[in-house]
Amino acid sequence: MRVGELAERSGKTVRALRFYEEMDLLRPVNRTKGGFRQYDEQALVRIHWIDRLQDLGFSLRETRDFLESLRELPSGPAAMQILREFYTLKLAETQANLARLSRLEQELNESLTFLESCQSCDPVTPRQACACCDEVGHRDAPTPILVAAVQDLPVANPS
Amino acid sequence: MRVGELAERSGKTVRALRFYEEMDLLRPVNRTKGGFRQYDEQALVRIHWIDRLQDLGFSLRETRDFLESLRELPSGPAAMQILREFYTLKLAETQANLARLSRLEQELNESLTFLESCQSCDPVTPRQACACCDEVGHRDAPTPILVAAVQDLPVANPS
DNA sequence: ATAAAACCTGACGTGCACGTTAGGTTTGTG
DNA sequence: CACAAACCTAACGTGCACGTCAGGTTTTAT
Repeated sequence: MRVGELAERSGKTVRALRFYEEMDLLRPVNRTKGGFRQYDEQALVRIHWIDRLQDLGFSLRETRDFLESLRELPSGPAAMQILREFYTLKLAETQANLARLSRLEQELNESLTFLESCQSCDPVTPRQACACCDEVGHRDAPTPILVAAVQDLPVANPS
Repeated sequence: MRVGELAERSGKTVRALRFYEEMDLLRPVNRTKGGFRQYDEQALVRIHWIDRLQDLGFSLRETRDFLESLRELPSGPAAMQILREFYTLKLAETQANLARLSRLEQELNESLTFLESCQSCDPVTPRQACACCDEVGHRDAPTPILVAAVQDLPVANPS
């Protein structure tokens, strides 16, 4: 498999793959006598792994260093132990991120609920009036922050 | 409130706040005659909003443009309608991100389960042998990709 | 044999979100 | 009134993950 096909199958660009190679993250199994890179299926696994680590918030440099440290361990179980510790840590972080996103989802839902009531409001009401809006359904809860920040927007300045 | 205090209370750096101003995202309510920026409490709300939009995957430039488009709408309900559509879209994206993170969490859990069995393996087993490992508990399921990518690591090259 | 498509190696450019440095001014406190 | 701490503008620097261009070579299909 040459770099173009690998690019297509992995969803990366050719440039990205070559960049990974510059970073010591990915090496072709060999080269044609003309110099074309050749990859096997394992490259796809590696790229997927790189993607996952990126999802975990790793920079390519960090991923590379991590790879390097694993490479230096001759013992299989020792390497797997490192991996276990690492993934355990990252699992916790992922769960924290999930919680963060959940809060965000809730903030969005609250804002949308709030904004529901605005649909029954008179369309000619100027934006400034919204800041002290007194609609039914707006009294029981405080204005969600995602809405509040927009309410006090000054009118377009004639700059 | 001057820029230093705002920085501290918002968790941003002074440079970041001035940068937001360069980007037309945040303006001090006025300046002292000496030129010091002065902010009110509303600035904190605005910064929180910027943070949320960043969480939603918005660049500062996009946030700025969005702000601008809202500013140009004189009608309150019309602006709120835009906001509704926007947050609806972003809610979907957030839920997609949640799903993605969930899959990641699962991948991590599967990998950790797999790696459990490695603890009972003989520590002198070389890393290469792991690729064709035949332990109990490694037979029923395919090797998780997060583990597979590491198993085939070549030995450190003597470069 | 030839031509198009795919590939090669540099090397410089880009967008983002600030960091950093330089050199000077303003404010609050003793 | 002196002085440190906080602030100012302007401008260049940084890390990341590639994008893009130039100029040439290799494959592959006809």
